Amino acid sequence: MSPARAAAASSPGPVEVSAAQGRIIAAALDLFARHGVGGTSLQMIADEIGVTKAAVYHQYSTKDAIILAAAEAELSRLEAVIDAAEAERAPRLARDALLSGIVALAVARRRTVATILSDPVIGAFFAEDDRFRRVMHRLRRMLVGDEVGPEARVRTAMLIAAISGAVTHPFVAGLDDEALRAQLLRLGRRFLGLPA
Amino acid sequence: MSPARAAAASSPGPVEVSAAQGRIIAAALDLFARHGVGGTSLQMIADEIGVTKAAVYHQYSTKDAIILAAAEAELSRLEAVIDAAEAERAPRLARDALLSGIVALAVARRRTVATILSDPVIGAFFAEDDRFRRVMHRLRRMLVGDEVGPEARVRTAMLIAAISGAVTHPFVAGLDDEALRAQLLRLGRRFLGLPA
DNA sequence: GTCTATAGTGCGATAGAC
DNA sequence: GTCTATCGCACTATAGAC
Repeated sequence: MSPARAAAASSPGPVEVSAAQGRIIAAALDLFARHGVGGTSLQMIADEIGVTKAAVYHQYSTKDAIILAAAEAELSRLEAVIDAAEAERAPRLARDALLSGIVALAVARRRTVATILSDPVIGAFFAEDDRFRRVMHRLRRMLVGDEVGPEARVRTAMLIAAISGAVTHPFVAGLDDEALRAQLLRLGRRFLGLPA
Repeated sequence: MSPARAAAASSPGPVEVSAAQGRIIAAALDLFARHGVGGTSLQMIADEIGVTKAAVYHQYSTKDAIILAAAEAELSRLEAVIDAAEAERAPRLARDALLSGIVALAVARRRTVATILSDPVIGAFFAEDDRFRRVMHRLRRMLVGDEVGPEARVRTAMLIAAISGAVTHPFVAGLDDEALRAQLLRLGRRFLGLPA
C-alpha cells in the first residue's frame, strides 16, 4: 500500500463536518474540558446544543465516534499551524513560526487544548492513531531537528507539556490572553535557546 | 457532596488511612490514571482490589470521598517534598532541593501525578481546597521568590506543567526512570536559570 | 435533521446478615 | 470488614414517525 493510500485509510486529511456535526464537536470539546471525557454523557452534549440524544446519534452513531471527531478537530488546528510553519524557507524562521503558532493556539483555546492532550481516553485513541503520530513527529523534527537522544526527547516533551499545561494552570487564571501569550512565547524561546 | 463542601471538610495535616483505605486509594489512583476520574466506577475499584462495592462503601461513603482521599494522598507526597526542601538553610539550596524532589516524585509516580494535576474533576476539588492553595503558594514562593508579576506566574506554571506533563508524554515512554530524571532535572535547572 | 419511546445495562448508594 | 441483594436512576444505543 502506498503512503498516500495508507494515509487515506487511517484518516483522510481534512475531515468535512456538517453544521450539525460542528455543533456537536464544539459542545463535546467544551464539556470534555469541564468534566473529562469519561464524565461527559451524550445527554449532556444533547442538552448543551438543545436537541435530543437521538439527534446526536443521527450524526455520530457511537460515543467513541464523537470523541474521535472532537480529538481530530483539535488535532487539525495543530496540523494547520505546522503546515504554516513548514512553509517558511529558513529552518530558524520555521522553528520560531512553529513556536509562535503553538503558543497562540494554546492561548486561544485554553480550555480545550490541555484536555485533548492529557485525557487518558483520548490518549488511548491517539496512541494508535497514525495521524497523531505523524503530527508529533513533524513537531519534534522542527523543534529539535534530527537529534534523537534522551535530551531531545525530554526537551520536546517538556516544551509541549509546559505550553499546553501552563495555559490552564491556576497561577495564570487571572492573566489576559495577550499577556499570557507574550510570556509563554518569551519563556518558550528561552527554553529552546532561541534569541528572545 | 459538592467539591466546595468536601474541601471545607478536609482536614489540615497528614490524613490517617487504614490498610483497607490504602488499598482503595492505590487502586483508585491507578484507575484514574488509566480511565480518568469520571470514567472510573466504584465497581472497577472494587474489582481491582477483589472485594464488592459494599466493602468499598464501608470505607468511603461516597465516590467523591474516594476522589478526595486519593487526591489528598498524592498532595501529601508533594507536601513532604516541600517540607524537606524548606529545611535547607540557604534559599539557593532550598530551591535546588525542591526542584530535585519534584522531579524525583514526578518520575517515580509517572502515571498518577499528571492525572491528579490535569483531571478536571480533581481540579474542581482543588480549586476550592485551602490545603492545595497553600501548597501551590509555597511552591511558587520557593521557585520564584517574592516576584508576583505575569512573568513569575507564567514561569512557575510552565515549570510545573513541564515536569508533570512530560513524564507521561509518548516521547519519553521508552526512557528508563533514571535517564528521564536526570534530563528533567538538567532542563528544569536551565529553565530556572540555575547552575547545571 | 429532529423527534418520542423504549430496550438493556451499569451506575451510585443503601439495608441488613455474618 | 466483607458479603448478598436490591433500589431508583442515568447511561448507550436503537426503532420508527415526521
